[in-house]
Amino acid sequence: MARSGGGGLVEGGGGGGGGLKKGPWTQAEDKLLVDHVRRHGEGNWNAVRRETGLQRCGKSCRLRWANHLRPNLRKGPFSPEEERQILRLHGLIGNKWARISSHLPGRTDNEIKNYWNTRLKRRQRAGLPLYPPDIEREIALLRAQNINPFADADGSASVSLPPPLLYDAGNPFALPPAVPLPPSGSHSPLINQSYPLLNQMQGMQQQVFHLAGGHHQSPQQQPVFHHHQQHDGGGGGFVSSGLPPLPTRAHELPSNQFDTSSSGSGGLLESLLLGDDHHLPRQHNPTMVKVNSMPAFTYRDAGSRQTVHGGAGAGSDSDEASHCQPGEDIHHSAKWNFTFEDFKPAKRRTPSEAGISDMFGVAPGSTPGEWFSTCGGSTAPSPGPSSAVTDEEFNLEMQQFMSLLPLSIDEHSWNA
DNA sequence: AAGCTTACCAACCGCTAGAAC
DNA sequence: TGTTCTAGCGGTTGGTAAGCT
Repeated sequence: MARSGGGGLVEGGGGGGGGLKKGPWTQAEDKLLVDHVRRHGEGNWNAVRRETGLQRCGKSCRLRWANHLRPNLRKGPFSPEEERQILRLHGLIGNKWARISSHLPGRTDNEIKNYWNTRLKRRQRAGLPLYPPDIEREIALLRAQNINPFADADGSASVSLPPPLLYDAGNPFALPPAVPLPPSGSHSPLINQSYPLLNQMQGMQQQVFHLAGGHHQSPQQQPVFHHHQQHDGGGGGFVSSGLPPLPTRAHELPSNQFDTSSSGSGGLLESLLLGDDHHLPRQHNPTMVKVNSMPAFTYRDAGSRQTVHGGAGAGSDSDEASHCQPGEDIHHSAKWNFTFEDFKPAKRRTPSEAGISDMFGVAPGSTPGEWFSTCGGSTAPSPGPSSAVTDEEFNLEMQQFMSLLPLSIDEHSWNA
């Protein structure tokens, strides 16, 4: 691929180029593009060239804007929590980078893709599993039931589910107000009628328990996948560390071209895999099985050997943890040594980054903020997707499901 | 210090889906 | 209904800085 070394490369025609410049963007080009978007809003990218004289194709403009010039971008290294979310979502939906990025505000699909590819390469070379055990368990549960979390039971249409769960811009880990709990041990008829997914998950729970012996099992007896050998799942680049390939559905999940403003994006299970506590009650319910939305996790930076704690359940105690030695997994012959290795600060920034920041007065790494409104508010911040499902109802559903998930021994060893 | 390797990341390409005509 | 245009996605490439020998 021919690329300019900085002086700029001009595409000599061919695929409709017509003297279009390629290669790295200059600050002047960025400013032209930013000014254009300020005036006209996003979209109509091919008009940028006509109206600004910018010698870039619309495609390139869109990409530059999306990946670098948007003011609410979040730059810098991924936080442990972000990494965790990437793992969960990738484990669930594979290389759907745009989909994954929709759950990481301020992060671009390109960024996540680059991160994953780097990680993938590194771990494959090292012969290490890609996912932590608890995430593998979650994925295994879904696969055991062949659940498509984005489709109805008949697989024909999307389930109306709550919107994707976003960070609070000010406090990414803030919890929403607590919600009342349902009567213990009861499943609201409303839920069972209104939430086909919950019904699916209840069925899943039954099968899991059946596999485990028909009743709640000790962690040692719970079904998990046993081999964590590196292999390529072979399904569209989806690589699993040891799970069987996701069964192919007659209807493939839609690509990432879904309407994020509708209630259909982001499903309940997707939220679950995000380890999202936003829809879990904070009140203590003694009747519930002691399972956090996600287990606390502990990992070490391979370089610094510094232990980091995180996850929705960070800080939670785990009595069983002491039963396992750190790094030991009863279900696996090999010792776990799964670390977020090479978690390093960004080593460099693009030369134009300072300039970009100056354009908006926003420092890279700042939390996502509101974008300016343009052109009659076409790009004004959305008030957020609406859903026929209320938060309270969703809370109940989440709560019901989480109470059904058995706690795997993997988590104990992982947390240890 | 120089050369090599690795990791990171910006940007391009091909393809697809939906909208507009 | 068929064609064209536009936007967006995922895969890939290649430049560059950092680390290593």
